[in-house]
Amino acid sequence: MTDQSPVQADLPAADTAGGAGEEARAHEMRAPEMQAEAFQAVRQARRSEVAEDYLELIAELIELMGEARPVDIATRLGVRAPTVAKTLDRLARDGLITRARYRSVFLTEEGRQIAEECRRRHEIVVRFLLRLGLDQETAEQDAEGIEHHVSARTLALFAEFAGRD
Amino acid sequence: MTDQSPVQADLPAADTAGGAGEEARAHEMRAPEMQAEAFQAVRQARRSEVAEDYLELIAELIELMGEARPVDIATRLGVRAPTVAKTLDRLARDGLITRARYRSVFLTEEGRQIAEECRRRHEIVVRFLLRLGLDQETAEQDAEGIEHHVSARTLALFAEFAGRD
DNA sequence: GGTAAAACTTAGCTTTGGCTAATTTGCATT
DNA sequence: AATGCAAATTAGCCAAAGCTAAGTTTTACC
Repeated sequence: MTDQSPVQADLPAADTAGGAGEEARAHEMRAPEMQAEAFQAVRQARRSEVAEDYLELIAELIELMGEARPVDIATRLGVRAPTVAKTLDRLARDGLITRARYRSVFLTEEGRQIAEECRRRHEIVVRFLLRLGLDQETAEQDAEGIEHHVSARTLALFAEFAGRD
Repeated sequence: MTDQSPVQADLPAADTAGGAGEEARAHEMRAPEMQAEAFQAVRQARRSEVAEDYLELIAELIELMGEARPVDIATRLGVRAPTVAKTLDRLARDGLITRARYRSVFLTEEGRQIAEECRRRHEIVVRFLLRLGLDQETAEQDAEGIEHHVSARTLALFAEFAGRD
């Protein structure tokens, strides 16, 4: 691969823009492999974000309302019914939920475990943000986006900071 | 819309699963509109994540290596060259970069501003995580995912906690 | 019990963001 | 100057996640 492929000084932008010491400056960049791994991990996480949102919400609906109906999932996610239908098909295909046509949705054991894990993370992140001084509304809001990108290590620190109770 | 559409007790899952008081329990859920807005905001943020990653990296490459070449972008993002090419086309279409065929990439004024904003956020998040006790490696890693989902309000608290210097 | 509304599904379109394979261009080195 | 290699592009594939419009099924209500 290219790796740290030599970027010489004879390139137009180099002399005009910076003016001095590209090679010396290059030291300040992270190692390309490290950076690539970080981005790959983020993309990995992105791929499960939607599924996690659905599973977490389905669990919540089942627990608090007795069942998870597509119409409620759609309302609470702010998407249209056909979008929900298609996503539920994928979740079923992946063995995370079970469903019968025109009926509400159930979690498989695997789906239940993921949902529980997500809920735990979500709550830690919310409590952490609240403890940091954020208002309830913004905390909930930001947690929804942040929770999918918090490593186990970071989550542990969040939990610790949020308070030992 | 459905809103808080009546979920009656004559549905199969309701009686068997929960057993008691769906309506009372429903109180514990967030308001559907609030929840929907939160998820919509997250989806909104998701749509700019990739663009922000590119712009931030392009700015970094230009500053530290004198220019931003597609091959380096690909290496550091951990994706293939054609993926970069297509994304750069989108960024150019959206007026965030300029480019000539077979040449390296430049930021427009708008792109530059977004990149700068992203970099600022990124650094705050990293410093915050480090201050929290995380190792450099994980901090960089998690920041890459978290930075796109931090509201202005939360960012301010992060900055405060990290300590302004 | 019939009927209308609500819920759900199906069909089909769009964009994004990834990939491989094959081609074209630019540069460096002989 | 020729040639080969690295970089970039193009073409074309795929899946995810959104949408509208139209059709089907269930439920609710009289």
